[in-house]
Amino acid sequence: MVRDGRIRDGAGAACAVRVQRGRPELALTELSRRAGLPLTTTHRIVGELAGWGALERADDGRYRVGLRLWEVGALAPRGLGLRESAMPFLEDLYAVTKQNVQLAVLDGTEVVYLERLSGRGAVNVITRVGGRLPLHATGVGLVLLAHAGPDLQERVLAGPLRRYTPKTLCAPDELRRTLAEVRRTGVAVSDGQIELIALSVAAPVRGARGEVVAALSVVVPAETSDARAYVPVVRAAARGISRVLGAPDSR
Amino acid sequence: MVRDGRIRDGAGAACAVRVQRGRPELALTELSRRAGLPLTTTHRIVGELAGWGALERADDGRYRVGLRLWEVGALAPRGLGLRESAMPFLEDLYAVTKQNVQLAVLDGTEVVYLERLSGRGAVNVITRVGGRLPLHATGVGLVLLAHAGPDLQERVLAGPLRRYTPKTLCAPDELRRTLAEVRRTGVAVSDGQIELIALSVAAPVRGARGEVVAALSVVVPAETSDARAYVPVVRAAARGISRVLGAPDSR
DNA sequence: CCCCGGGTTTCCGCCCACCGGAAGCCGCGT
DNA sequence: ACGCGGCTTCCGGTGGGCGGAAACCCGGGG
Repeated sequence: MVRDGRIRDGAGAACAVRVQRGRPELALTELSRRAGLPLTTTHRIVGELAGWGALERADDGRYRVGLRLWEVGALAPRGLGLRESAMPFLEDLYAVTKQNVQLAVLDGTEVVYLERLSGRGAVNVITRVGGRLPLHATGVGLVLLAHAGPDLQERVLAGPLRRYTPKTLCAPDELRRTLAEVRRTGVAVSDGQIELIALSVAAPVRGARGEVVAALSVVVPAETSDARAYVPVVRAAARGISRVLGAPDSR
Repeated sequence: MVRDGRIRDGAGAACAVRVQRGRPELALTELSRRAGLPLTTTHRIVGELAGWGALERADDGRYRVGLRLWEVGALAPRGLGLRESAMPFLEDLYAVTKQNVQLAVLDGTEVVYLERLSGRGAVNVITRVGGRLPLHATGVGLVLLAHAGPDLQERVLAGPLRRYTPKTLCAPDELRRTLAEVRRTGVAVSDGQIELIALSVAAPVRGARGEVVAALSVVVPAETSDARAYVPVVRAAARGISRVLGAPDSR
């Protein structure tokens, strides 16, 4: 895959091309530069990928991620599969609260957001479907970490813990106490730990064998005084999804 | 890619492995068989893909589509990008109708479903996020076909037109008239053409330069007597999305 | 206990498909 | 006309992927 420190093939190149914010189309030269591959090589690889549909050409000749790739991604059980089961409950939760409703799973040492329903009036937060954030600073992250294996917990607590706001919990012992609290109460409250304007209430979603497979949260404005009032509805929605996942769904 | 009729590489193998209905995890041997590749080769390729996160191993050692792949797919502008812009309008439409709400785009000679909000009470139809259906039999398909280039229209009308139900329109001239009607009225109504129990009302979503980039539909039970009543709301939602896409969204 | 069989993993030498330099093409601005 | 930056085509040398062989792992049955 990687040889003498240089990236040599398609998969590696894909790795190297980091997420594009803003205009999501890239020219060939740009791709070549970012991937660190010769222009000719990039041209060939990109051509093959486009032939298969993994990339598409925009009207101006630039390349963008293709619909085929989206389609294949849609087959991921932990992606759209989970989302599919959870959706009715997310809709209900959104209908009741009219706030941001988020569904996320654990991957490596981060959370990946699977879904986000955000009403017009809700707080505008940085999370994005398909986006990643660290475990220690988000409501869903704390829930997932609290129920993860001790090895992962230690790895996260040992690693560098980025401080997003003055309220971000970064001290390992403080985090340990919080995690114990999350396990005890079954919910996590992250108040301004990622963005000062937002507060999230999160609860675990469990799979068929009772293991935590995802986390659900509602994000409300930080100044909400009765944030605890959201705990029952979030918990109920999470339970609802867990029940659906538990039933092996005859189809 | 393909040499002397045999599939030789990862991309080709991925092509060959068709969508799994039911259990979405496959054993190594199964993959090898489906891809038509030697066991050893499959083992190596799958190992690399898993190392990168494109595949994941389930608890029992089987392989499934990984979260990384889902994540990359989420970057497709015509996938989640479009969906992101459309979501608030889909939610509104769902809130008003409490029926299935669908968003789809054109790819090749088929429609690909990007999103589907389905309430508990709504008709249970076969469409699935990430799924494909032919153009001639669905409401969204008729809308997309009606506004596509004449070359594509001819190709579709010439090709075999599968009959899903007795009501499916398969005669080319009849379809041509329908398409003209869709262009004139700006909406398509597909009554029991894909499943007898369902009727859908669809409208076009336009991009920044007025070109049709997607289609939106509401699916109601076939026995609904006042199906035409849904036309204004669907049209309004489609217009709303078009307006958002037209504004180049300063961010 | 040992053996058997199906699935999985490791090892390694041969060969061909991928790499990437060179050259040609296209379209724009001067 | 000419230069230039970006894209595409061509093709020969070679190193990385291919896949046969063999080892490994594990549950079941004699």
